[in-house]
Amino acid sequence: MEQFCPLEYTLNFIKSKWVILIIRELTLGTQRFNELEKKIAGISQKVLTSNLRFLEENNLVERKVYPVVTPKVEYSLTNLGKSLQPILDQMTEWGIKNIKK
Amino acid sequence: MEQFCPLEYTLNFIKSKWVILIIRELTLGTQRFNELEKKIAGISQKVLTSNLRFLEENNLVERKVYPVVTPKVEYSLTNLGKSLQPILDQMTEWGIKNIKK
DNA sequence: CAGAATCCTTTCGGATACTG
DNA sequence: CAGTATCCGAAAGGATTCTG
Repeated sequence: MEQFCPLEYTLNFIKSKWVILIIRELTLGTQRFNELEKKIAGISQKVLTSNLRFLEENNLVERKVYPVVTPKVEYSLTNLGKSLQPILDQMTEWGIKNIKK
Repeated sequence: MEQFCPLEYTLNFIKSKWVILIIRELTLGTQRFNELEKKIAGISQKVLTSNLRFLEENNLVERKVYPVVTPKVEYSLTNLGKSLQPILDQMTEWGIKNIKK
């Protein structure tokens, strides 16, 4: 990912609707793949997977695989991932204030 | 634009790299189409136009046409547009802090 | 359960040419 | 100067099927 300025750099991590919904969901705590899929309305398995990979690659999310019979994989925010929350909060606040209709 | 929650609503306005660069440029003050085109490195005329239209439609930017011989059009942020600045500032701050290499 | 693989549509933006 | 019009390629994401 080539970035040109800090603003663009940050945007690259939060420009996707699904990414921010995943991050927001994970601020509630560690969750399994399955839980995320159920809670994030409308997300497909493929999109969830690829976005989680992206977040993992960029150290925003940690993936923990449990070597048990039925697969169990847990996702949680890293400290870096958690540090995005003020931005999401501010975006939410702006949205509440300015949403029309 | 159908939105589902405030977070997504806000994201719709800032998810584009070009949109945030335009807004940031306009925080410096009213500017002409031509100036924006020169200052925002790499933006094409088409993209600049369409993004300005988008911003205008959503009341984030005001377009002022002067009826003179050589066309003169000025763009400026509305109060709503200006109200996005804290979010962009926070994104910039996060980028400065976490940008790698 | 947690995915991988494949196919397909939509959207964004780059390139280029033209105009009142 | 400030656009419009057209063509085109890349990338995101939806739907579906299959698997260790």
